Amino acid sequence: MSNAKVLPLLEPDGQSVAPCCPPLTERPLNAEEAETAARMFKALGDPVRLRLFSAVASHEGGEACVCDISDVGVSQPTVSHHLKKLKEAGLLTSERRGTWVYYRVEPSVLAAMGHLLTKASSPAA
Amino acid sequence: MSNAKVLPLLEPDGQSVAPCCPPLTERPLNAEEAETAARMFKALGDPVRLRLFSAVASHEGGEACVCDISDVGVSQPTVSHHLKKLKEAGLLTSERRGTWVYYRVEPSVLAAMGHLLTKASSPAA
DNA sequence: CGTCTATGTTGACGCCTGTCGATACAGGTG
DNA sequence: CACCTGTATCGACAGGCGTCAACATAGACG
Repeated sequence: MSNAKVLPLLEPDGQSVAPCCPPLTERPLNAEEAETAARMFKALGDPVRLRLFSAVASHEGGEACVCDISDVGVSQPTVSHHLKKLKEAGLLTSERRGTWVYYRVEPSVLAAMGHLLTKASSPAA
Repeated sequence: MSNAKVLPLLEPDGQSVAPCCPPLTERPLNAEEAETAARMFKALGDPVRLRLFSAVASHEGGEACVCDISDVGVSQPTVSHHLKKLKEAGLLTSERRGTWVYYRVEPSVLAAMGHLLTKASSPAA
């Protein structure tokens, strides 16, 4: 059930990342941690969403208008649907500027997910 | 964010885990790349699978018997089902030793997925 | 060989999700 | 103001997926 609007996967605290969970290799995740982390992976678990996310993440200026990235082989409503999902998962943010809507990657997300996938030794500090 | 201590990238081991894609932040993935990468993310996009994967990844010796990790709140067939999915996605390998079956993490997977989530790699001198 | 434990497979069921067309909304332009 | 473009929402549909109980298979052990 997706009753949650936007998941607080990470503290919107600028660069300071508040990862939901330790690296997967460090200790077994408990149910709650797994629930949270799985939402992130799930959001990227669709090819269309992954392409949209990658298109935004790699776009110059760190943001992209929908019109710039909507050429992924599905209809416009479907693109909008996926962008909404990515937003609900906390991976993207959107901002309307005039006629167009610009999406950008929530910066801490990449760090958080990357942290999950690191080997147990993390160069903290 | 250099990958100084990262594992050997990907072995030519058939279709387990392809050297699929550049970092998501580097270039927009094409359809084929997204298809491949999404399969990995999707496999970890379920809480039960994520717990199983984490349990294996964090288990001593780098491997775990099913009996050691099957306490995730679902029935035994469901555990087996998810382990199969993880295996099909190339994230785990299994080996039967006597009565028990041991699962271990395909090591290149963590590197490959981590690589996807890195910031655009700077041409380190 | 019979039986027990450990694990995988099958079949069924219901929810979730990706997709589309139609439509609504926002904002620019004339 | 009317109209056009860009984007989001709605409603519907099909297929995928997670789950379980029942059963099948593999190996150990008497």
